[in-house]
Amino acid sequence: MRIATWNINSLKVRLPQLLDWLPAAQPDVICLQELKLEDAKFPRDEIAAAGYRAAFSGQKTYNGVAILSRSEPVDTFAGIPGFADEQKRVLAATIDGVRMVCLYAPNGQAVGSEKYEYKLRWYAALREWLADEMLGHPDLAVLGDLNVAPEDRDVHDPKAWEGQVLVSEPEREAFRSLLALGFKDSFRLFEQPEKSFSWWDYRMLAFRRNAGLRIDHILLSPSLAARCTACTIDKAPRKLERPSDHTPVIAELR
DNA sequence: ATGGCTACGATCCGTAGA
Repeated sequence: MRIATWNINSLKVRLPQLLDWLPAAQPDVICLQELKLEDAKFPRDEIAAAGYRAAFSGQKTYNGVAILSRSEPVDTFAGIPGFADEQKRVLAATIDGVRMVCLYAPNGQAVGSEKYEYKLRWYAALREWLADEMLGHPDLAVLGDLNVAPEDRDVHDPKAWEGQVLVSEPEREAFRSLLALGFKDSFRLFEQPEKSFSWWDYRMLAFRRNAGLRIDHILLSPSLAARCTACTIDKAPRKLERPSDHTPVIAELR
């Protein structure tokens, strides 16, 4: 089973790239973030024609998440139970017996800002929910734009980024609190190239300079981690004309 | 140098992303 995550930064703009990527990458499941469109505008026909079912939770302009899958997604649920939130950032579905949680974590804007506090509250609620979810679903995968670079090696210039949003210690602690539930960062289960990133700023020729961060992740419960044979970042879509600033992350489960 | 791109919805600039 091949599972993937990709923040596509507007499904409307990136739909042609997605439709090219699906047959090339052949994922069984792909979690998408930043759809930036309401559910009525979700391109259900194009996705179906590509051979994928879809569950989605969209909103106009901002946020929005979807799970595309070869098999029918069941028991879909949007949001974090008990955490009232207008922002569509969370979607869960079970596919072929594996519970998938698609996440678009808040950006946090700046350390100490209101949005930063919201991000930490969101993570606290997420942790509580995932702890519960893991009890009922031993085969649990969390995929998405988590908006945290967990370690210095996930940052192109750790000195420049020290203490900044996406990298700050409270955010990293929030990320580690998920690992403390038993999740593995699938990317780090394997030998990886130095300076592997999943996001590059549109500005400053950041991609060409590989000035990026690794903030898109696939976390696997212990039973799934034991089945994982590879995790890779697919940089190809970032090289296209008019790319998303994020690029897909893919994990293989036997 | 705190900028620099990009998407969006409202204009011809502001908000947000990361």
